[in-house]
Amino acid sequence: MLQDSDWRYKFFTKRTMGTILTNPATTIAEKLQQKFDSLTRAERQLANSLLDNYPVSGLTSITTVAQNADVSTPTVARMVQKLGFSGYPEFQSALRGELEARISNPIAKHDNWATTAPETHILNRFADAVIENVRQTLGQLDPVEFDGACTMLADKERSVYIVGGRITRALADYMFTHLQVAREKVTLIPSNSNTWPHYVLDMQAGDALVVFDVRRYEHDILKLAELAKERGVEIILFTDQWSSPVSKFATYRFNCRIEVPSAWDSSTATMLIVETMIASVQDRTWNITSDRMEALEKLFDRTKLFRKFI
Amino acid sequence: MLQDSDWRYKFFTKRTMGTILTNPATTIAEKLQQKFDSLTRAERQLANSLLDNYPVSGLTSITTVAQNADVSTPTVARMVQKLGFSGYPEFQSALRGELEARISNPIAKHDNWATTAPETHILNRFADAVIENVRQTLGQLDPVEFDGACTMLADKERSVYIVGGRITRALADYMFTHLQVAREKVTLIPSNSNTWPHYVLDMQAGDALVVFDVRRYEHDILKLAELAKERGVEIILFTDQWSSPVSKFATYRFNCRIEVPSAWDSSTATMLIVETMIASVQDRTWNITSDRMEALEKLFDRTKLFRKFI
DNA sequence: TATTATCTGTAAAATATGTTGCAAGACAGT
DNA sequence: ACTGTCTTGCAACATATTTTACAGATAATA
Repeated sequence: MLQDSDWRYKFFTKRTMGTILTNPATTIAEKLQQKFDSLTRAERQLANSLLDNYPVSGLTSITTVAQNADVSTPTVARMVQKLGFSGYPEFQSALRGELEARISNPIAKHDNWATTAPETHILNRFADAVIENVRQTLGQLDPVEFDGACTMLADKERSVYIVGGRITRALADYMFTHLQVAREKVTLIPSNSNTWPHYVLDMQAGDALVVFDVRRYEHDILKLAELAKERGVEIILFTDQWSSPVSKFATYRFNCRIEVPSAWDSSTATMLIVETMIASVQDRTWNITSDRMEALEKLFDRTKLFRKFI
Repeated sequence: MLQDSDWRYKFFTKRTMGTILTNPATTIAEKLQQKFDSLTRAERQLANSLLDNYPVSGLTSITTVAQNADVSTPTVARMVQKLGFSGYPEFQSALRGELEARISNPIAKHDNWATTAPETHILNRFADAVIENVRQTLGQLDPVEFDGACTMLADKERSVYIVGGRITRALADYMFTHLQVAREKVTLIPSNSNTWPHYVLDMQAGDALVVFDVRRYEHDILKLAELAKERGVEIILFTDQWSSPVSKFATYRFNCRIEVPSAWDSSTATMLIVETMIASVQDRTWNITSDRMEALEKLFDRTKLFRKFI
């Protein structure tokens, strides 16, 4: 029966626990608790002080830490060495590392996106970068501003104009296509800036102008924004983290992160914000939008442009 | 003496800043975002670096912070003073204070994308859906196929044609704009299908046709794909999870998830794949692409289309 | 284009921080 | 009580950090 081997069981258990407890102390807090028994009086005082409000309390200078724990500075220096760090700076750096891991979004350290591809495959590296862009963009985005812009775009009294630059033209086009379904009085300003004055001519005070401008910021777009602003047009700006100069004319500004491992910039995070904004506008104008969608369906049927498959 | 006007200057400065500050900046992150416009180039760089991995990145020495942001140490010292702190140590102490509040707060709000918006805000719901789309899309994507398509698009012997539908036209446009920089012989087929036969006429066996087709699948695009296929053109298809009928002519097919909480479909996941593909193609054609980019820069300079700000 | 104002990095000074040697103090075992 | 060992803080030293002064660079303006 088990009785006989019982002592062995306990023995091995102890051994096992011993190895667990001596080796893989992942966090400094664990290390402190583990070594607590072997610590001296002053060191225990210090350890308690550190664990209290961990890990922030350890992020001040060694002097301050010592004062908070009511021990001398050398005691701190000696104890962190006991913990296996070369010195206080290294200890602190480890603390920061822990904190970072704890703070950062769990999505960010998703295993692999393309599960059958290696971690270093561009699919995974690119996806990582884009998700990080999304995280940062949304983290910095003010929901009140966002809602404000949506309300403005949902206001059927205002005409809406949309303009993009060399790269962002595609985003402008995309937004236009969807907003056009949601409401009337939406105009896509073409990329040829020669014709822009004609569009400005039609703009009324209170109209909305959606501007896409990321680096390299385009001079003509700045001029257009200025002219529009002078006519009392409200400007909604989509730009990058460095902010287009159009900012100074903008009522609402959205900074989207665009950095990816490539020679140019990513529009995916911006696209996400644009899509969310379209969705939100459609929600607000739903009584109108649903009618328009239905009418659109009928038009499609009559032009036979689309056919239902499957 | 300057003293008199100095006082006024400060007073008005304060007033002006006061209006900006009406929504009180509680955190340093908010302060940074609020003051972003009044910051200089190096300071913006620094602000971005600080917001990146906020607030942990600000808990190192001023030297390290400067290095991470690629600015000089004094720039950091000056900016924290601009933010209203007496010096770097005070700034850091404020950061620690925030962190403490955030850490000790039992409500972990790291789950939300837009941290200041409620979970049910469309920003969070939409982001959740899109990230899930990305996850699923990449999970199902075959890296070998992906690499195959990239190699094909990087082959400078082949001409590349790109075509999109009503909604996906923007994606086609986007891909075209970038591929055109990377290599020659890239053509965007316009959305008006009347002109399509002319394009088919030019297609040679071995050329590549990138087709975007998501629901509602478009009849004309299917026809175009069929004609192209008959001429020996290789087709790369971007479609949704239900697959466009173009599949049967396609050499490579990429199914992208498109479902979001709205009346229409999201293109963000598709955009991500497209961008990754462009990045990969550029990698493969880098010796050519870098030359083209340089030439393009020079052309920009000569046309004065873009101006460098700040 | 020249001029002015502003920005930004280098370098050095001022200050704070971290480390180590040393002696006084605490404590356990004889 | 004595002895030896271990612990602890003081103080000096070495090092790193923060600040300040200055000059070159850059952008804005006329």
